[in-house]
This record gives sequence, structure tokens and C-alpha cells, in this order.
Amino acid sequence: MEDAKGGLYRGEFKIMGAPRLKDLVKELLELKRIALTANKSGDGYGALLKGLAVSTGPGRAFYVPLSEEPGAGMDEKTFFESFKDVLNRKRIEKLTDDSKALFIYFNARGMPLRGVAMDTSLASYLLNPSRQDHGVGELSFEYLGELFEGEPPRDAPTEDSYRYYCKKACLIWELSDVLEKRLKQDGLYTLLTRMEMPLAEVLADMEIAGIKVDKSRLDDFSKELERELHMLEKTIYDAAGFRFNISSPKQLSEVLFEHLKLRPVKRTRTGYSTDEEVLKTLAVEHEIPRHIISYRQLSKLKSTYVDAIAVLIDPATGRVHTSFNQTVTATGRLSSSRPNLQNIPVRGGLASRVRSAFVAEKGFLFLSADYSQIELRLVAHLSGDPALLQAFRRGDDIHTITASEIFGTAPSGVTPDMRRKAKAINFGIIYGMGPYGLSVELGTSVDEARTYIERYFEHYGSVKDFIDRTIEEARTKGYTTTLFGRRRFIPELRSTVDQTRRLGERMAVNTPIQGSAADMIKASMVEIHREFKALGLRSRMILQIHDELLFEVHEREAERVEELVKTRMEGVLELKVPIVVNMKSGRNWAEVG
DNA sequence: GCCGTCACG
DNA sequence: ACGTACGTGACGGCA
Repeated sequence: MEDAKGGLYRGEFKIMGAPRLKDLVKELLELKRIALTANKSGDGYGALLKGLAVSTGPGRAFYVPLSEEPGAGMDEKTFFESFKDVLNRKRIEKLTDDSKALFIYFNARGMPLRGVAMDTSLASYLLNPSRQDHGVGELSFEYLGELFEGEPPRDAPTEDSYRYYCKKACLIWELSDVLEKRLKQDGLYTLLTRMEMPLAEVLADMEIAGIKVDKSRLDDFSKELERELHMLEKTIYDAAGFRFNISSPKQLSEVLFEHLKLRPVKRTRTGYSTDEEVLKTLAVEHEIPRHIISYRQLSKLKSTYVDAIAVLIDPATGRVHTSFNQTVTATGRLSSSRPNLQNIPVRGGLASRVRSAFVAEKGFLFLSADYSQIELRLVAHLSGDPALLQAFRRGDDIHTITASEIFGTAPSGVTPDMRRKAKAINFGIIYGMGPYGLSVELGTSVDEARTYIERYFEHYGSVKDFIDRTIEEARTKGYTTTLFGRRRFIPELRSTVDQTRRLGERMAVNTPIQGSAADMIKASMVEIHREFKALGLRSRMILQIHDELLFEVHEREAERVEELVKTRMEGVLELKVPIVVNMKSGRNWAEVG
């Protein structure tokens, strides 16, 4: 495409190639701020960068086609040589719609990108984390009143796609001012610049690092599961007297409730439920449900955690590179996808077969550091409840103490079953449960569950006050907040539908707890990453699982890193109760979980 | 593209 | 009489 080699497009956007690049870079070096947006194919670590659009001000932009777009662009070396200073200079502020993607691209190639001053997705997420879409199109409509649909960029480089990205870069420029003002109005700007934007680079480095997977271990396990599934399949067909698709809830339901005439336990929106709870109930009557449970467990393991992960191993590095999504959850948590490494099995007999396939690089160890009871500690802090505060300050086992209060015995007289019930209640509080929910969880009557909840609030009266206060505040303001000032709007609270309004109340209570815990771990991650860099350590952070961080630690750095991580995580914030972090190290993930 | 199911914190 | 504990992502089946 000859225009890509330095020609000037009609209209307001330029497409730059090598000949004119020098002049342009000279001009850029004089600027205070530029807007950047990438034309990439694919997502996350594996994405290809096809080009970069740069806006130098409202209505002015140019586009650099890169060689990753076949036949179109400038080779990487030329690009880096020309742009290095622009990207590296902190005083040239960069505005972008997806800083993590840029960090992944540049950091992975040893090209530091500095001076990122705005990330419009992250800004939008802080303004309203419940939005489904934080893209430039949505934001332009919402905040600029401008329609930007452009057209979906094509496979082949075209003038249209260049113009599309140039326009996008210009909109990012304009959006940045508006978003900055809004964030400052809402007291969220610091959260953007000090937490979410620095975190984006941390996440980029974690995605680049990935985690090593022993493929042969997974392959062996897959074959084993295959054989087991085949045997179970036969057993089930024999017991039923005919073949059917065991993985089809619809067909299974016909088998259980029509052919075998078992009594349905509960309904789904579309028919009778066949979930594990139902199957356990039915297992008393027939042998099939028990086999179905086993079949389901093994097939889940095989499809989701063995086969799906094996194909995502990068053959070049032997590692899988998840994507950490920073703008998905309503509470401020991260999420992980392709693969989701935040829901790798940890319970159940075969969980360790999967976890042990995630291994530390030769010469390295895994170190896991998790916040102990972080959400309950936050309940203690946020409510200021004297009994709860005292329990945590004394270092008591919180479930045992709760059990002793509810059942009126000395802590030494608490049986394992009493502790189990107290644990369910403690968790239920965080979620805003009712008597029914607790009764299902405990397998007791609704009345019994109701009694437990009443006794809980008798002993932890300030927790009740906290819940009421939090709901009331959310109703008045329209949103609920975390310790760090993160917001979540809860329109459900104004619903006239009872069920919806109660859902809103549970969200209003749960979000400050879950969200404050998310704030804390995010702040620790930024701090720890900064220290690792400053100290020039070879160790690196590789995963975050909500209240846990996983590190791949160089053997010779083990002691220093343990000390550093524990200190930073526990000292991230001063609460009214101690913050406790548990640490464990080992050669694979099963050993540290 | 939705549903049911199930893995995690 | 009804639904009934927060937040996620991914799979297979099915229309």
C-alpha cells in the first residue's frame, strides 16, 4: 500500500512511513501529551499489533502501520528506533484506551512505555463498574455525545481502517479531559492514577510472565480420565438399559424422571434440575445418580482443566499466559480468562493432579501468600463490632469463637460440627443470607437457621448496625463505597419488586466487603511490583486469586522475597484488627495451595 | 446465543 | 405461594 510509505491522506489524518517519520518524531518530542491506540488482532498476550494511531491533538492524528500486518508496514526495529524516546519519556503524557495492551506489547519487547496519564477504560470502570462496555464508542456517546461506530476494521489494511484508528485516537484525546474532570468530581481520580493505572502495568508483566505447565503430566491425566469416563459411561448405560447423552441435562432429566420415575427435587426455568444437590438426594433411590456425579466431576476436569489448558500452552515457552481483566467485575475484583486461572480446582481428590501440573521454572520456587479471613476482618473493621474486634485482636479462631457465642459453650467445648455451622453463618453474613439460604447450606430446618442468625446478631450487634447503615447509605446516595472510595451504583434498591430490592440490599452490603478486599490486594500488588523492580529481583508475581498472590521466586531470593511480600501485604493499610498473611512455598502449585 | 452446570474466592 | 447468599468464567448441549 503506497500511502503507507509516507503519503498524505486526504482529510485530517496522515499515514506515516519511514521517510517522514523523523520529522514527525521531532515534532512529537516537543509535545506535552499524545493519545495512542493500537490496531491489534486478537486479545491478551498473543495479540498482534497491526498498527498504532497517534493523535497529537483534537482532530489531528497519524497512523503507523506495523509489519505484523502482512505486507503493510514498518518493521519493528525501525519503529522502535524512531519512537523509543517518545515512548520512554515520562514528560510526554500518553492517553490511551487500553494501557495494559500497550504495556504487554512494549514490555514484552523490552521497550519501556512511560508517562501513561490516562486510560479511558479504567477511568470509565471507576466511574461506573457495572457498565458492560468501556470502549471508545460507548464512552464517546456517553461523555461527548458523539457517535463513533466507525466500521469494524478489516483483515486487510485499508484507508478506512487507518482513518478509523486515527479518529479513535482523537476521541481518546477528547475523552481524557472529560473523564479526568468527572473522576475528580467523584473523588476517584487518585484511585485511577495511583492504583488502577499502575496495576495495569503489573498485570501486563504477569501476563507476559505466564506460568509454566508440565504438558506431559496433563496429557497423561487426560488419558487416564478418558479411560475412567469410558468405564463410567458403560456402567451408566447398563444401569439405564439404554444409551443416551449423559452430558445433556435434558436427556438425563428424561432418564431420571420419566424412565426411572424418580421424584423431581427442584425446577429450573426450563425443566427439572439435575444438579449435584438433586443427584445426591436421588442417590438414595437409585445407583445411577451416584455414577452421574462421578461422570460429571471427571468430565468437568478433563474438558475444562486438562484439555483446554493443554492447548493454551505457548510452545515457545511451555507456559500459559492468562488475561487478567481489570474492568469486568462490579465490586473491583479482577477476573481471569483464557484460561481462567482463578478457578483451578483446589478441593476434591483429583484437584492436586491438575494443580501439580503447574510448576516453577528450574532454579525457581513457587511462593503463595494469602490474606487470612480478609473479608471477615473487614467486617470487623467496617462495623467496629467489639466482640469481633476482640476475637481478631486475640488471634482467636473466628469460627470457633462464633460457635461458642451462638451455642453458648466455652470455646474448648466447640465441636467440629458446631464450628462448621458457625463458619457457614460467618460466610452467610458477608453475602446477606436469609434463614432459608442458611438452612439449605446447613441441612437444618429454616427455624433452626433463623435461631442461629438471631443469636449471631445478639452477640455481634454492631454488625447488624453496619448492615442497616450500609443499606441506608446506599439507598440515599444510590451507590455503595469501599474503603478506598471505589463506587458501585445499585439501582436495584429503588425497585418496587421485592425480590429485586432485596438483591440490591445484599449487593449493597457485600460490595464494600468484597471490594475493600480487592482494593487492598491491588494496592499490595502495585507496591510489591515496584519493589521487585527497584531491587532488580529475578522473582516475579505471576497470579492473583482474589485474596492470594502467587510468585515464582528465584531460589537465591527466597528469604528476601518472603519477608518483602509478607510485610507489604500486611502493611498495605492499617485496620482496627491485625491483617494476617499466610505463606507457603514449594515446587508446584499443589504444594503451595 | 442462551441454558444448566460447576470450578474458584 | 414464592424464591430464597455475593462475585466470576468455561464447558457441552441445543435451538
